[in-house]
Amino acid sequence: MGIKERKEKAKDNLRQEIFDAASELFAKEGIANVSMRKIAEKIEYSPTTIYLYFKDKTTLLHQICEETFAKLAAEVTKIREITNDPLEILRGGLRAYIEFGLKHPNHYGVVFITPLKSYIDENFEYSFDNSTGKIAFEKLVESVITCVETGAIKNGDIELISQTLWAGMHGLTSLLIGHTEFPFAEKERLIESMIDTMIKGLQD
Amino acid sequence: MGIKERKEKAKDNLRQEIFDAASELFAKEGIANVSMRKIAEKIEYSPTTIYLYFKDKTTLLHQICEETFAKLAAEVTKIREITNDPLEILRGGLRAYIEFGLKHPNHYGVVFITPLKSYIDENFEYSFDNSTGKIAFEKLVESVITCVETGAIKNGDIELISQTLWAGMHGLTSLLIGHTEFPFAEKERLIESMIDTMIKGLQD
DNA sequence: GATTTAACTTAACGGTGTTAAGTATTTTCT
DNA sequence: AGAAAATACTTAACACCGTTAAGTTAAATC
Repeated sequence: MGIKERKEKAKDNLRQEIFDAASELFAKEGIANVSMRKIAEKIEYSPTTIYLYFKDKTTLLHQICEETFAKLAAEVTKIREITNDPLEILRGGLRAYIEFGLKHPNHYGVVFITPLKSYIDENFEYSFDNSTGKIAFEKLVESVITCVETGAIKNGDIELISQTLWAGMHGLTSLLIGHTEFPFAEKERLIESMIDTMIKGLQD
Repeated sequence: MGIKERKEKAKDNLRQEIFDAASELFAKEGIANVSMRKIAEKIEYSPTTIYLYFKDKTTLLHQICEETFAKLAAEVTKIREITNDPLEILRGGLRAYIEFGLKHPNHYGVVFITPLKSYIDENFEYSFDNSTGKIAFEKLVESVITCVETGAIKNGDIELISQTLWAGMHGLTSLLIGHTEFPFAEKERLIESMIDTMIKGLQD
């Protein structure tokens, strides 16, 4: 079945072409300035061809973001190669999360900011459960568990603590991405302040 | 000039009608499901009539939100009538902020979540300086100042502290609004956790 | 009574995501 | 080899969108 395989690979190639073109446009122009027609133009196929490979625009965008978030999960665990201190690992992960968002604002936006339920197609079922975003969140949970076990942060409901931490990081990230009109303090200081405040607040 | 005044009032009436219709639709259906044509249909005028009273859709939506945020500024200061304790006032304000967002998710979304620069018309200049959102933020700053002065929270850069607090509250609010698919802990506990964690983190 | 002004509408432009139907081209089967 | 079927893609269209230019009707002014 060598032929059939080659065929399927060729089919995958166009799929990948669409994916890459959309990803590039999307990261460069932002979701609002990317249309199916523009993607099609870039790859020099008709717009409807995209629908042979992706169900709709929302699905395409989310798949692009999923890929990017697999990288997030990798980033937030990188710190483990450098240190074994649970608190340092937690701090590093939180920082990596924010910096990732700032580095990929459009991708971050689609997965973590946009899904105001009312903004997206109501038929679109976005399941956090199967998302790479959840994997990244689980890395955070792991980190929190270790910190609690070693006494680096005080005992408490792991899920609650993790969600609180996430919310804090997300808040800063999304404000820095979305509200360039606000006279925020210097980025680095804000990140520092957020992480320090929350971790201190979670200690005895 | 009584006649002219009555005329202008009549003109204002239609403006108000548009405003109210849009506001209701918007709060009920969310920004994605409100079009100029739908607003027009509701008030039984042609779509273009709206443009005689509002520059464009973005402007209309933001004016609706501005109005709502004037109410936010009022809400976050209400607590001052009940207590004089600086920390209680701060806590109450933070809580009021979150609860306000949860109560008006679509309005909150447009002002604080949507403005991912790439999502809105790039010609639209949204100035935080002249917004009621800023007024609400200033209430927070005032609250922080009093807390620092009375030693309820530790000394530090007022702006930095305020922005950190805001980011934390915004993070929780926007996640709770936008990510109904995520298995969050019970709302009340999360709010409590967020406020407690951040305030504790800001104390000596 | 003619002219100007005001309030509103019709028609249209250029865009969007998406679907149904059509067209070649290639593969499969008899 | 030739008919049938599947594949890969395109054309044309639908139903929407925000917005603008031009047109209409009625009231106000002179």
